[in-house]
Amino acid sequence: MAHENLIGDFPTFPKQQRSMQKRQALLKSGRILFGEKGYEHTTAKEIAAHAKVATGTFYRYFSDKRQLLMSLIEDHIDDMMPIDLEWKSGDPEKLLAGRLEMHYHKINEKNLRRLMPEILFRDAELAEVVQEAKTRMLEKVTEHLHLLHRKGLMWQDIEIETLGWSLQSLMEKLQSRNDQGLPVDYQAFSKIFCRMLFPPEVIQKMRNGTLNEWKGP
Amino acid sequence: MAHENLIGDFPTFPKQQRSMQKRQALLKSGRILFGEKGYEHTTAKEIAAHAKVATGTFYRYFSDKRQLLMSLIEDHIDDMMPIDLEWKSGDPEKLLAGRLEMHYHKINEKNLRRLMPEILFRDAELAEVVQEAKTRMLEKVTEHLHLLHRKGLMWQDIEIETLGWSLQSLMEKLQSRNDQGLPVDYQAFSKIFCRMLFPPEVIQKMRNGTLNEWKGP
Amino acid sequence: MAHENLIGDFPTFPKQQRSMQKRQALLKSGRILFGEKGYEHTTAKEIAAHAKVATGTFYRYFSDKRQLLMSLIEDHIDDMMPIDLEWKSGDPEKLLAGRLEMHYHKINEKNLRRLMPEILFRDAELAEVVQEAKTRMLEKVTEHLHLLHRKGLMWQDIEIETLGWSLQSLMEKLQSRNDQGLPVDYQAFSKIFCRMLFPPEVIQKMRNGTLNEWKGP
Amino acid sequence: MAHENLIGDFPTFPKQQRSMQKRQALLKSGRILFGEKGYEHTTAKEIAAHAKVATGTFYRYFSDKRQLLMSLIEDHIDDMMPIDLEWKSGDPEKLLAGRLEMHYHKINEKNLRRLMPEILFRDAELAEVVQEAKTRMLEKVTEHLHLLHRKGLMWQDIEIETLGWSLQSLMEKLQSRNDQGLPVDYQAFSKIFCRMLFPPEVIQKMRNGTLNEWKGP
DNA sequence: TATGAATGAGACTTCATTCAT
DNA sequence: GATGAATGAAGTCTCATTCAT
Repeated sequence: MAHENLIGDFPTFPKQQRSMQKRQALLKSGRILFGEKGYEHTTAKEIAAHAKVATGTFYRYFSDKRQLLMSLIEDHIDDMMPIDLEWKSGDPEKLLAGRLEMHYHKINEKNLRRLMPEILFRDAELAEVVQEAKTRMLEKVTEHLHLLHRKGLMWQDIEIETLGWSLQSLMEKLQSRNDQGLPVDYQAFSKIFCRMLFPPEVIQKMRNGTLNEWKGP
Repeated sequence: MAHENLIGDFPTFPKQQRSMQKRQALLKSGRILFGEKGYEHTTAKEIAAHAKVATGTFYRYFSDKRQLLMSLIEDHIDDMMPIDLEWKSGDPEKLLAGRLEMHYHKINEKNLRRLMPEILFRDAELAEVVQEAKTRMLEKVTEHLHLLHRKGLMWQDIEIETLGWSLQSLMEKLQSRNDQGLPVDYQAFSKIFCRMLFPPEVIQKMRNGTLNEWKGP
Repeated sequence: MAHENLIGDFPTFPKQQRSMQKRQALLKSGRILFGEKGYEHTTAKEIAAHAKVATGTFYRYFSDKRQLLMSLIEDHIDDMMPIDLEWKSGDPEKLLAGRLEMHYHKINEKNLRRLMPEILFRDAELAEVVQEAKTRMLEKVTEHLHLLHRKGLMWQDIEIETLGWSLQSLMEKLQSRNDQGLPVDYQAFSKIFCRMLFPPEVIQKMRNGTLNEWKGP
Repeated sequence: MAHENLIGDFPTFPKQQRSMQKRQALLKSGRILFGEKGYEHTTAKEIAAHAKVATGTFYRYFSDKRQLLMSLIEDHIDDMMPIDLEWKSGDPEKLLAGRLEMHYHKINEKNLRRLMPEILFRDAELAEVVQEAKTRMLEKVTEHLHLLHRKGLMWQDIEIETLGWSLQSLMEKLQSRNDQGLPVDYQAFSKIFCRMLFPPEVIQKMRNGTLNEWKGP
C-alpha cells in the first residue's frame, strides 16, 4: 500500500522521520490543549485526536500523559532561564532589552507560549522538575550577584539572596506576561531591572565605557 | 432547654456553632489537602474524611469541591493585597518592612499559608476570581504610582505600567515564599522595593522628614 | 487487508458487526432487566454486566440509561400501531383476527415482549415520545372512523372521539396482555372490536360481499 | 406552650388529631409530588418539606417512602373499581353514565387525580397490590358477565373472558383520561360500553321495562 | 506499527434513613 | 413527639490505559 520512496528521494529513514513527526505532532497538540484546558482536563484521547493519530498511538510515543507533559516542561525550562547576566561593556539597559526581546521573539516563533507553568506545581513529580530548574536558575543568578557585588558594581547595601529571588520573580513575571500575550515594554523593564542591580553612577560608567575595573565574569 | 448565654460574652448557639465548626473543619481540610496534593488530586471524599465527617456532609456545606475552593480563595484574595502604598513621613523602608512583617505574621497565625494559587489558574471560573483580584490590585498600585510620579517623588524616567506589574510580581513572590515557608528578609525586601520606586535622594529626604512638597495621598 | 465479501450476499464488516452485536446485546439486556426490575431499579452497570461488557462500554453505545430506553421505545412504538383499519371485503372479524395474530407472532419472534410501557410515563422526555406516538395513532384511528361513519358503515349514533380512544384502549390492552404473556383469543377479541364499530347488518353484508356502496378508503 | 382545649371545645384527642392531620398532610404531599415527578424522583425530604414537617417526622408516620405510596394506592384501588354492574331496570346507558359521572366527580373532589398508577407496576411489592386489585376486579366483572350470559341478556356468541378484560381496559382508560384531565363524554362512553355487553334488542327492552325474565343479581 | 473499542477503577453526587438534641 | 444534621451505600459517568486486529 505504501510504495513511496522505492527509489530514494528520502535518504533519511522514512519511518523514523514519520515517527518523529507524530511525536512532534503529539507534543504540539499536548501543548495547545494543556494550554487551553489545563492538564487535568485534557484527555489522552483528545491529544491523539488533535494530532490526528489513534488513541493507542499516543502510548507508543509516550508512556503516559505525564511523560508528554514532562517533555513539554523540559523544553520550556530552558526558556525559563532566558538570560545570562554577563554584562559586556555598553549600555546595560539596552543590552538587556535587546537580549530579552530576541529571546521572547524566538519563543513566540517556536509557539511555546501558553503552556501554563501554573498548573504544574502541585504534582510532586512535576514540581520536582520545575522546582529544580528554578533552583538552578536562582543559584546561578545569586552566584552572579555575588560576583558583581565583589566587584563593587552593585548596590553595596543590598542583601543578595533577597535580590536574587526578586530578580527571579521579575523574570518569571516577564515570561508569564509573554505567555499570556500581554504587552511588555522591554526597554522599561530593563531599566527597572538594572536599577535594582546597579547604582546610577555604575550604569553611567558602563554606558560611557569608563568602568576600568570591570571585566566579564 | 435553652439556658445558654446566661453569663458571658460569647453566646453559644450549639447547632449553628457545630455547623460552623464543621464548615470550618472542611475548609481547613480542603486547604491542607489542596496544598498537599493539589486541587485535582484531592477528592471530596478525602476532604470529608480528613475533616472527620461523612462524604454526604461535605455536600451540605458546599455544593461541590470547587465551591469550597472558591471560599478558600475569597479568603485568600484579601491577603493578596497586603499593603496600601501610603507613605507617611518616616523611613519608607522601615515603614514597609514593618507593615509587611505584621501582615504575614497575621496570615500565618490564621494558618492560611500553603494554599497554592498556582494550581487554580486554568479553571475558567476560578481564574476569573483570582485574575479579577489581581487586576484590581494592579490598578490600585498603578494609580498610586501615577500620584507619586506627579508629585515628583518617583524616578522620573520610569514607565509606570511596567513598574506596576514589576512591583506586583515582587508582592506575589513574597506571598508565595511565605506560603511555602521560605525565609524572607523583610528589611532587605523593602529596601529593594523602595529602590524601585524612589531615587536615593528622595528616600533620604523622606527619612529626614525634609520632604516639603510631600503630603499623604 | 480487505478481502471480505469475496463470496456471499452478506458481507461481514467485522468491526462494525461486533459493534452492532454489542449494541444489540446491550439493548436486549436493557429490555430484559427493565422488564424484570423496572427502569429505575436497573443500573447501567447491571445492564453492562448482563450484556457481558464493561460498564464503560455501555457509555460508548448509549449516552446514558435513558437513551437506551428511548431506543427500545422507538422500536416498540411501531408495534403500538399494529393494524391499519382498512377493511377489504370479506369477513371483518376474521380479517382482523388474522392480521393481529400475524402481527403479534412477529413481535414475539423479535423477542420484543415485556418492555413495560407502564413504567415510562412519568419521565417528561420519555412520555413525550410515547404520548406522541399514541396521539398519532389515535388521530389515524379517528380519521378512519370518520370515513367509515360517512360511508354509513358504522353505528350512526356513535360519538366518534370516544369510540376512538375506546378502540385504542383495547389495542393497548391487547399489546399489554401479549407483553405479559397472557393468553389472547384473537378471534373473540376481533368479534368484540368489530361489534364496537359495525352494526350487525353491516357485518353480515361485508361477510356476504353484498355491500354495494363500499369501496376501500 | 399549647394550652388549647383546657375547657373542652375539642372533645376528641388533640394529639391524635394533630397526628392525623400530619399524616394526612404527608399523604397529600406524597400524592401531589409522586404525581408531578414520579415515585422514584420524589424524595422523602421533599414530601416532608411540602407537608411542612421535618424530615424525621416523615418516619414517625410511615416506616418508609414505599409505605406512604402503598397507603396511597390502597385508597386509590377502590377507585379503580368504580361501578358494580348491577343493572336495575331502566335505560342502561343512562344508568351507567350517571353512575360514572358521579363517581369521577367524587374522585376529583377528593383530589385523588393524578396519582399515576403507571409508575407503580414494576415494583414487585407494589405490583402485587395493584395487580391483585385488578385481578379481583376482573374476576368480579367476569362473574357478572357469566350471570348476564346465562340470563340471555348478553350477546350469545361472545367469549366472556375476552369481553371481561376488554371492559376492564375501557374502565382503566376512562380512569386514566380522568386522571390526566382529558375530557370524557360519559354518555357516549356508556353507549359503547353497553353495546359491547348487550344486543340492541335487549337494550331496547331494558329501556322499555319489558324485560320480564330479568332480576338483579 | 497503527488502530480504536474495550476495560474497570474511581470520582462525583444523591438520598433513604438514623439519631442526638 | 419533633427536628434537621449527619451518615454512607449506591448510582452515574469519565478516562487512562490495554489489547486484539
